[in-house]
Amino acid sequence: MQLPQHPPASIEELLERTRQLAGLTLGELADLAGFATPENLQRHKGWSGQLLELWLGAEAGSKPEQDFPQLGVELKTLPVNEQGKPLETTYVCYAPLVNIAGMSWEHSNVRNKLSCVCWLPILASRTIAPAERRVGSAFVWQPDQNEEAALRQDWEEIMELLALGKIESVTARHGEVLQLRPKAADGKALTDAIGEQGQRIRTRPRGFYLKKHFTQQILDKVFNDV
DNA sequence: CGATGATCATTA
DNA sequence: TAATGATCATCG
Repeated sequence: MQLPQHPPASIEELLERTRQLAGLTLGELADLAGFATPENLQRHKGWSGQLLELWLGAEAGSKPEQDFPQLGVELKTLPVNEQGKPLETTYVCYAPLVNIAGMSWEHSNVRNKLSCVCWLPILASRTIAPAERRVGSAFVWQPDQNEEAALRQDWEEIMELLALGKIESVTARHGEVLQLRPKAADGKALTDAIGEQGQRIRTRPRGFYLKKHFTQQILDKVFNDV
């Protein structure tokens, strides 16, 4: 098996690639790709995601776009435990904190990123070394009406608070399925935001994340026919 | 700095 | 023990 030389031309080709990876360990995939496998992920937090991007032919980089622009598909690896439950929240995208007055859900980066996602579960309990973590069965998901409505409601509520200058009072507890949390290299990273009096303030950058129970419901629907 | 890939680790 | 808030690596 070898690394793809080009992005998949269709969703079917993408899924075919994921089927060939299912059941293999990350260590095996790293060896085949000439990738070094870290002992732990403390200093390699993005390692598994980047390894799978490589194997599926996604473009590397930090562009605020989907991983497979020509397919309109976003790739998300999802760490799960032995019961198939998500171990972590899922990062969606950076949150805009200024110039957000005229933004709409329809044109939001969150909606764009989540309009079509290829979920790739990884059996990744912390007791399992990175090399032994195993790739599961991928599937392509698009939010149904209820899911989109829930995402939209959370997004609109959070964005309104940001627009009203209440960013410092928004915590990860806001939102049923989508939450806003810090997203930065460290506590010293600062960006512009709107303050209580409408003035410009400096604050820690934020990102949107999917709560675990939301991704768990997505998994339940496809694997347990719930 | 902003954005990607995320997981870590302290605390509630 | 789970979740929140913090952090790590890399790229342009």
